[in-house]
Amino acid sequence: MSSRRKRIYFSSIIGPRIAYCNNWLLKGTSKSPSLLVKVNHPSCFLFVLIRSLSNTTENPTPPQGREPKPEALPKQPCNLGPNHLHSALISFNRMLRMRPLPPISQFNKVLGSILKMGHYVTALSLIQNKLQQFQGIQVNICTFSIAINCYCHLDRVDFGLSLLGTLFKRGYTPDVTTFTTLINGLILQDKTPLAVELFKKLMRTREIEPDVVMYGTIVNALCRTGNTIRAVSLLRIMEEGSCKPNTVVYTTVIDSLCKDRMVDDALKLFSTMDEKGIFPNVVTYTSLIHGLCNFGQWKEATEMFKEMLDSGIAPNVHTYSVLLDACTKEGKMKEAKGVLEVMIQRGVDPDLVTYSTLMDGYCLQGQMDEAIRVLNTMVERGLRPNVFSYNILINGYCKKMKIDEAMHLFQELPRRGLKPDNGTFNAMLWGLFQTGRCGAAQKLFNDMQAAGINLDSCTYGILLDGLCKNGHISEALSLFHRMESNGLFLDIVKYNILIDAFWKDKQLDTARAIFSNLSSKGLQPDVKTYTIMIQGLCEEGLLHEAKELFVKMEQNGCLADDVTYNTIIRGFIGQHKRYEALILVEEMVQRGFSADASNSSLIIDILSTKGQDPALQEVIKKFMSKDSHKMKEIE
DNA sequence: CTAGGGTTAG
Repeated sequence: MSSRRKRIYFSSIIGPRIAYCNNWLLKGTSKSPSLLVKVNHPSCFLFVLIRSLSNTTENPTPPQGREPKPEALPKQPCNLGPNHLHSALISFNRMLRMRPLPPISQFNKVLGSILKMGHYVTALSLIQNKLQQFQGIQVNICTFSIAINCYCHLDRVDFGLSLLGTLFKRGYTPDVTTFTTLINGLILQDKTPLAVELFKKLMRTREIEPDVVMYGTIVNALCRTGNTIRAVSLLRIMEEGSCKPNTVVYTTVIDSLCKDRMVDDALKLFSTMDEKGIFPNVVTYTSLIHGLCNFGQWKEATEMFKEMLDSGIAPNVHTYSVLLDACTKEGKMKEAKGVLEVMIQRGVDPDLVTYSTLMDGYCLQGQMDEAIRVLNTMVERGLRPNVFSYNILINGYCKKMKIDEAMHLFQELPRRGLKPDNGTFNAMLWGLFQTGRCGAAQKLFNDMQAAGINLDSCTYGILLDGLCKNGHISEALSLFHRMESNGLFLDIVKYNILIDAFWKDKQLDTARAIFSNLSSKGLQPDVKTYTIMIQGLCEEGLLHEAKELFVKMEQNGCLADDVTYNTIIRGFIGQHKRYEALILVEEMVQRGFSADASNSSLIIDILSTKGQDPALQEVIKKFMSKDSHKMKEIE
């Protein structure tokens, strides 16, 4: 199974996004920000701050009568990577020709920088071919550690381990760094149990005295496997012991707490750092800003950003990408572009992730032309889009039902040397099903299996939903039963799909029965389950029951979301209960949600009749003041 | 200054 990090990744890129417009059913349940906090909508705090950054720091108004100071602009071309490698290689080769030869430490320095640039194969080949074979230079344990690290980053931790054997045989003694490298390599390849075993063995035999980096690596292992609480315990143990945690260890735990939706605990730990005199760095701030943005806590995020700047810590490409992402998630594309401009102005080069984030934002807005434009900009700037970048676009096209364009990109992948992954196939499958091309979907699903692509929970959700939506309920059911007998992915999402399908198929009793039996399966209805039930009831004209369930869901601790409100409001309008509908509209707007497209026009219809009821007039006024542009539409 | 290892974004 994949690590927690990967799960979050997929659920955030493909899962919820696929569902965003048309298929809200499949949307992930627990990872989306709590809707309560959305009440303080204005994410503009951030944008104002970012804007002010560009105005005050980069373009100061020159004081009268003085020359504007020439700025020491660290503007760099963005594709320095290969050039850096080039110069590293030149100095390496120069060193090889020097007599006497420089000490091994000098070679290791250059190798280390090549490793940091990510040119693992190059570093390995330099060690093997240049140092050892021809020159007979005596490598040392640092060189071995570098080589092991290269193997780990190439997903060959097994080679790393055998290199450990080799160095033992040749009489070298691995040190704490060598072992930390290996432990981390195991973690990176989701072999955390092995990593922990190795760590424990080292502790038992007292071969190695662990240092803060080794502890930090283990803390990271715990965090990545969802054991954040245990990571916190280890942090506490370190605090008591002689090996005190440093900024990295704290940051690792803080980030993990944020990802586990425990932002408050993260903030508490953050303040502990202060008390202990451990300084947060750019990673610490970026993790916290990210966590706060994810939960719509714009004000707090802005304060954190300000605090970071006040401490003299410069935002880096990660920080800006987080801010840009926050803008796009709010649909504030102008501001997102603003972030991009500011970062470039301040000499921070946007990278693959930054541009992909921006592309994703445009896709979310349905502005595919803009998204493609970003792709081109990215290529012009020397960045090579990867499979994730393409997944974003394919997904964007599928959402717009432009399946031919999506298919075109899909077929483009191999030509660009890219291999479609789980996310690519899921996006395509969804698109094919939604455009009614079940045969093509079936074929693609076969291809997917033939290619050995991992089928995840999301894949099964797309299949179930696709079959149901295209009228193949019995096939969906047999798939469901196969999943049941294999014990696979039967979460609330899958039940939601079925319940919805049965309502749509007018099998009301079956839908109700599945709903009432959820708890016997150990499942809790989520906001979507309730909304599906409410929608079904509304469509059957059972408004009273729908309203009851609407009340009951919140009593059960499940808050209604924008879709729930829009669903029940549509139900009331459909039964000509205008007054009650508008009361709900008001409640919805107060909670920070707004009417969807179909409801907007219905509500405008009601308002344009300008009902005579004075109570209704009051409600209308409140609604109108929140949405002035809609008022214009009416007049 | 003092090689090599751990933390962040799509």
